[in-house]
Amino acid sequence: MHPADERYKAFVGKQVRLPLTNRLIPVIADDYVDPEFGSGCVKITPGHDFNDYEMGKRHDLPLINVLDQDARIISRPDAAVDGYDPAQALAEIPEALRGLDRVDARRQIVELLTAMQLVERIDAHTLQVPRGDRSNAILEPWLTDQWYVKIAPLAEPAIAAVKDGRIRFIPENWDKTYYQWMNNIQDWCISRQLWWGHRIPAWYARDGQVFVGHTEEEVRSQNHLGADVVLRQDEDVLDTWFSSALWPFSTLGWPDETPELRTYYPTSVLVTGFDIIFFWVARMIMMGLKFVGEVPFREVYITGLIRDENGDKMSKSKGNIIDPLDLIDGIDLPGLIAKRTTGLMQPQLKPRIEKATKKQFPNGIPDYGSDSLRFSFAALASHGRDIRFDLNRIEGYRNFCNKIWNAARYVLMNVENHELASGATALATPGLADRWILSRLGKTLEAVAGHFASYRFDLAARSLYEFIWNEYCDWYLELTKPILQSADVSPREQSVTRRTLVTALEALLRASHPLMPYITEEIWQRVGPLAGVCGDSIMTQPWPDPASFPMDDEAEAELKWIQGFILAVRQIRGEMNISPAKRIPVLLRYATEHDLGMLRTHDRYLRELARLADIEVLEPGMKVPPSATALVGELSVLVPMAGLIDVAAEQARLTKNRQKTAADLDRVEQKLNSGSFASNAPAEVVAKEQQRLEGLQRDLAKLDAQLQQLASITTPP
RNA sequence: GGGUGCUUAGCUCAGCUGGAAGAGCGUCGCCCUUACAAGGCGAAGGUCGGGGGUUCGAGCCCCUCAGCACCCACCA
Repeated sequence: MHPADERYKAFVGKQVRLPLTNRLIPVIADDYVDPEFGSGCVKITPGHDFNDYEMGKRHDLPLINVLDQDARIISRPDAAVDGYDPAQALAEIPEALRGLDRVDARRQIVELLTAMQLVERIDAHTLQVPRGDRSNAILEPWLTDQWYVKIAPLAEPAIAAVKDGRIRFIPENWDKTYYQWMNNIQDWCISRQLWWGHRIPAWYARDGQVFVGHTEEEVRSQNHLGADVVLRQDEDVLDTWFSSALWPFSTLGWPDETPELRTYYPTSVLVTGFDIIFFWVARMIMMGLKFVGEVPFREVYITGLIRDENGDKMSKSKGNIIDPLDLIDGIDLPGLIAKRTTGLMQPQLKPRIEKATKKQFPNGIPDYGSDSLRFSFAALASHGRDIRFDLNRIEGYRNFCNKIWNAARYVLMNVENHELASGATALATPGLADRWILSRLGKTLEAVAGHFASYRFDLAARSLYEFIWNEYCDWYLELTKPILQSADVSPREQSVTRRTLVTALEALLRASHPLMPYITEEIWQRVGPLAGVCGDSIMTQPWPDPASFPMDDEAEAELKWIQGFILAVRQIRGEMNISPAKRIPVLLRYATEHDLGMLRTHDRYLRELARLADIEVLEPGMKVPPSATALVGELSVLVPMAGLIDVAAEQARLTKNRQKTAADLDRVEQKLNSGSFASNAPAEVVAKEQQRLEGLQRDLAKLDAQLQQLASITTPP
């Protein structure tokens, strides 16, 4: 009863006789009892309930066991009873109950009590009972003797090792999880009633004495036990994590001071999931510090957990697993269902799993290949986040593999059996596109190297993906076409381009190899020799050195101009639905000296990549025919409308552009005029905004002029 | 109850020390242009969960509310 409960205060300290067993039990008062619930009194069983156990300890009550190993009422005296005579405990149990399963026994007890007219009433009450995760069976608390490790002396140095940086978690904030666990750690129960595992090295004599040692022989000799003393080794095995905690050094010959131990302990990095931080990582740290006197590893890289499409942890019993092999080789729907529903711990879940699987993978899973899968996992491995499984991402990276394959085909087609400049020649006399791609390559490699170093595999994958697809394939390969496919380009210039093609590809293969080992190896076997890089396998080649690709800001700026020009024409083409195949003329207005220089030098690129017929530079004052317009810096690129462009469509397009420009201009103006911005922000930021303002004003003026011209066509004077 | 995260385009997610909102997929146009239709070119689509604050300036920093997820403890 609750100590403050006036109704029963008088009974505290007295004894009551328990029906059925006739045992006298004390009436105790404890805060734990809820006086509002039921009668406000509760009969406790310290031997069979966690809270009652704690209460029993507070009040020094005996722990009486009435269940056997199979959760039946005992039918023989049980050894595992503390503070109460087992024989008496058995004797007090009515014979009708002995040997009954506890469920049957409960029913029987109600009957017996009812027959004795001791049941006042029975109320329905919902309570949560603990169940086994796998079997779903109801769990009954049961007192047993177990082995424990006193953990505080081990935990303290392990906390310090992370605090002072001898061990670093990546991402860093997992150390909070680690501290949270370590600071609240409780003594560790290490004995398990399983068949598999290291058997606990404890031997019992008949009289219950316990001996601990490496082997029975050692125990006997150390304790001077003769052959006549019968020893029985503990049946229990060590907790898996206890054994696993020894792994970093027990695999290296410990407890001997072996060369292997000295060489390979500690190791540099441990890669694992966050759910293993408590179970394994913390325990390896504790054990390593205890037995070797040094941390087992320097860095702990925590990966995200791969969850299913609903964000649930994948598990066999839930039937939502995906075997990585099935993403690589593919699997049909029946095969997938069979995999998910055989050997279930709870077979009744089968229909539900089957239905969900059919819905999610109506056609099974296609064969994406191992590189796609590996690259996907790298790309998805952003820090501090679990990965929700998404087939579409894998498909996207499968396409990326395909892209690389096709790009390599193009390179091989153009390089094999063609004249190829030496690397030195190419470096001495590169074309603009060559200079540009090598500069971009160098910067990309530098970025990727940095991402690898900081374990940002997602950013590394992204940088490679973007460079290979958006720069190497979309621009560089296209830029080589006008060079390689024109009869009027010198063989020397062509051979330099070929050299750059193959040099860049070869470096990209090595750079990508850690994330997509198979396809890079396959291509490299042919490309490596062409690039003059020899070896049996890309695996043994060094990762490319960013410094071997010279930065070239001038080339990057020039190419940016070319891209701007081409994009401007493409935009008009795209929005006006002009076929990409059709060559169109363009007129240029407001060209600066710089623009004119670019036009002269890069005429070939512009003409081919923008699919132009003629490029005509309009002198100031020349009459401008009705045209669609795009702005490239100060330059206006005009596509004459005759037969190509609808005036109304172009008006709509320009109006939209104008609105956007005007809105941007408004915002920048407001910012600059606010006063506090100009006085408080760094000068460079202000200058940048000022520059932007001028650009927007210029664009706006041109758009207005163009709109005016269009208006004069539609509404004749 | 204690702790840790998350909330950005229709979907899955990036966004590094605060300085003009990004990718992939999907959607809508135009294209089988001799590396690639598993593709090319173009486009649409977001008050960055709500509210407040700090700052010249906030997706990012602080407070608060809401929702979601996970871990630990508890669950007579």
